[in-house]
Amino acid sequence: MSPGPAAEPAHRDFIRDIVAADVAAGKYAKIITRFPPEPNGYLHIGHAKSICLNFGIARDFGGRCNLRMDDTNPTKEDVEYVESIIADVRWLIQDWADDRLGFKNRGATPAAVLVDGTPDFIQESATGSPSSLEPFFASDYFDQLYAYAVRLIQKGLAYVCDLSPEDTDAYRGSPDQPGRESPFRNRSVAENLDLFARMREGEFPNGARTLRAKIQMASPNIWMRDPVLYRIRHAAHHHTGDKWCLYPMYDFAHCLSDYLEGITHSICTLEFEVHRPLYDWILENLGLPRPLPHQYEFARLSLTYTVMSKRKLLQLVNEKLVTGWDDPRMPTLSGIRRRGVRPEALRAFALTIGVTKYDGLTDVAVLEHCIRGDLNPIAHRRLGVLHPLKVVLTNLPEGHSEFVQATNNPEDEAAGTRSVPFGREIYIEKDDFMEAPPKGYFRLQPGGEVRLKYAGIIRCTEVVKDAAGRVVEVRCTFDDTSRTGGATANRKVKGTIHWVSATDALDCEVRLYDRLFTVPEPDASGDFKHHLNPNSLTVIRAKVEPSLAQASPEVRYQFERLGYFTVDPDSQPGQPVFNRTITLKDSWAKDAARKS
RNA sequence: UGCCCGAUGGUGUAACGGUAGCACAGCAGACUCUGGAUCUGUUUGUCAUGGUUCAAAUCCAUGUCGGGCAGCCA
Repeated sequence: MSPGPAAEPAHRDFIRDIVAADVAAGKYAKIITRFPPEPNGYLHIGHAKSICLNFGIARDFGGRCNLRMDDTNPTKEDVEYVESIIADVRWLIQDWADDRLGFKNRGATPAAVLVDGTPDFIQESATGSPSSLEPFFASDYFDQLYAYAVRLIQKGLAYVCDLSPEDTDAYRGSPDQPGRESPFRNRSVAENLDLFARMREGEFPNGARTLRAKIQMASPNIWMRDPVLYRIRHAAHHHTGDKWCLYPMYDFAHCLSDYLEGITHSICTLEFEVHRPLYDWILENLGLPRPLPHQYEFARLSLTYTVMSKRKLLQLVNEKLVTGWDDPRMPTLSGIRRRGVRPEALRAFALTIGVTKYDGLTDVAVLEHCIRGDLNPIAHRRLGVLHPLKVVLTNLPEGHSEFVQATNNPEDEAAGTRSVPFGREIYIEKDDFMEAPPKGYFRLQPGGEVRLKYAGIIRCTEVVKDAAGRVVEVRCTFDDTSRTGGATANRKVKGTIHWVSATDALDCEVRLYDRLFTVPEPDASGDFKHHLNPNSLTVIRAKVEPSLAQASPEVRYQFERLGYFTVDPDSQPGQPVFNRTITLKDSWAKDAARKS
């Protein structure tokens, strides 16, 4: 097996162990996985786990991972979703597994081939310019799927059933009650062939007939009780248009799509475990000449303080409880991206949580840790004041103005330094001054000293209040010899705070995001919307250092002592809007919250 | 009273018959021109009961608890 290109440690999990064993046994010429979303919603962080697994395996074993739209239900799907899915997948695997992404030529469909004298179909992948490529679509296989269905009928293994949807349900029985055979189960092959063809021609209305596999109505596995393979749906499809009014079900389409693409390991979530016997039954009974894919299941991701189901996310969007699928509070990949998280953080997260069959609940703190860990070494530091309090340095001359040197990133010396304007009037964070602080408060207080980061030490000499008794200004003296590099620069002062020059500061909008829900398991019981966090978004006007006027999208900054911020697409030239990706850890605030 | 799957500290995960480890969270401390970062220390665990074995988290049996399965959804 070939090691991946990046210097990340090789990770093992039970599925990779299976793949490794298959590679060692020489079972397949090449390992091919697939990521098969249905285009009926946006991808979320749960999908990211699956993408990282499937592309990670392709990467670890020198194989490929096909992106495939599992689009067999035209009534729920849309091209908007197809496009967002492609963009999200590309973003997540960028600079990591791009070379493993399996695409096909635009418009290509499976080719007819002869394998050891047996006629068969195969869907080739392709490489080339992005504009000539597209993902795989299960709907591109409808002709071949139809041919396979005919073969099943000819073998006496499938039949057209006239039972209504309600009767089909009733005949299926229940988990502890065997089903009954459909009265249409023993139609002749000729009649089945004729009826199936007429279903395709559109002779029958929705729900009138289905094609069913002839397996075993008494099976303890409900999915083996003559499952429906095809249903009539007079509906236009986002990818095939009006060509079909007969659409295959997931169970029939999925295993065969895997086979057509030469998938070796078909990895899905736990709820499909009971479908595996059917997956195998269809492939085995078709007498297919090439190696068959195999299905493996792992536990989907659940995160605290998060809802993950597409239905609930769609509800948040439709009911305008968020601004859209890409609202930075959403667990969607587009939301997470807009929030300022990098794909590197998501990949690190996927590695950290692992892959098992245990259906657990991952603490969102793990994700937050990965986000901070990713941003800390790369984010340039900037000074910004979210809740400004004016400070006048009384011993500096009126109109005094100078520049101080600030370190761009203490974690990365190569990031260099920049000049930051400093003057007689500055803003500091409201929280960084307390008139009557509790014990253990390190920051500015009457008569006390604090260091202004990169500038020098100040001492509070006077507190100015308005008529209501609120502190509106603080007056201090500046210790000139304590400047960075000065004679008393290393004098010990408990606190160091950030600040911004009042005359030079850029006024801008900052969006402070917090968790969308207030409880660890919003959908544990009752209506998850009751647990929405009313403070998940706070929009403020902030004062930031002037260099940020040129902040470009896709760049992440750390506002010192506050958190990580990124430029939102809503920004205008010279008027950036910042999204707070995540706060810095703040042991003082945590301690204070614990004591109150 | 059906079938399938699972169970290791608070959470997630490793140990593949041979010293129960890692990460997050927590706690305590060191350091610090970010109460950030970093570093150090530390509390807490093999679902239960039997069996096999020199040796069991691991294999077997039974039980308990949890999850999934009765769409013409995926």
